Amino acid sequence: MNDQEIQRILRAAGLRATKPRIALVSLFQKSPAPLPVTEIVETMKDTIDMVTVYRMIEALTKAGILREVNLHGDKARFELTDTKHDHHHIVCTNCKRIEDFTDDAHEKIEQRVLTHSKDFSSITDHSFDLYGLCNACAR
Amino acid sequence: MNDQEIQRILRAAGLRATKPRIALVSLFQKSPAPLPVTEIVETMKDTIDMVTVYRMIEALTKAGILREVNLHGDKARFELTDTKHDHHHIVCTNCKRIEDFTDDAHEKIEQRVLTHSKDFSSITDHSFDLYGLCNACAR
DNA sequence: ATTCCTGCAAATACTTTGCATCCTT
DNA sequence: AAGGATGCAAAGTATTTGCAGGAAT
Repeated sequence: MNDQEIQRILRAAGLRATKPRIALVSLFQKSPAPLPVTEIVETMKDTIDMVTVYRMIEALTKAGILREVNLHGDKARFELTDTKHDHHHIVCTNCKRIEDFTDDAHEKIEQRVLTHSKDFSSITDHSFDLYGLCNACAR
Repeated sequence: MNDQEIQRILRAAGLRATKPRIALVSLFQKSPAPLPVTEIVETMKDTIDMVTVYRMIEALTKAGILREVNLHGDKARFELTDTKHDHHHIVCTNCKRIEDFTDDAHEKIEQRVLTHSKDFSSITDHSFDLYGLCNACAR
């Protein structure tokens, strides 16, 4: 995805395509794993103010361009919503490496929950993450 | 569960059964939803130091008595591990109410992930949470 | 031109660390 | 008695708010 495309995405979401925002989306595209705010701040601190990073993330998350990922013992992380289709994470509890996996079985679970719940009638998002030891750490 | 039982649980985990810890476990038992640290601190601040709350939560989580729950747009929350068997949460994105649901289909997913992954060979924990609008907020 | 965004300064809130004392075992 | 646990003080991080100036539409 080039800057032109990023601009389109931002504008389509009703947001202005500013330089900091384009840089932020660009950064997310390069990252294989979801990023914590502090890491983004660290990476961009020479060109973009910390406060702006917080506000951009809030705005882009609200707009659906970013997605929050919460992992145990960790600050909130964010990733691009549309990078891969509906993926989840498996995290090594030792070295903290994060990998993706896909599985659509959770949709059936959501159906079932909706059917059984008397208090909820719509599901808009979900999180599904696994924790374990990667092969390197298991040795 | 009474204080006697809580004492047993703490000691079984190799921890001393102190008054603050018993009070903490007691508090969790009374709570229908996972609690954020700040809320615990607020509730106990007249009798227990803030620092102690942080340290207790760390110790009890490490011991497996508590379990971390991370929800979108929220600080880390904690709940008793053994209150209910393997439950998950459904969160109203508007009013933030949290309800539980159970479903063991995720176990099959875990099996499948293990079979397919070349980097992971064990899974020790998982998180699975849904977000939506509760009936009251959907109106 | 208008409205949205950004940067800076500062305030708040959250979390951790060190050490002396207390309490459980 | 010994070692773990707590409380207090203080430091270290993370996050939010207000406002003036700047940039995108």
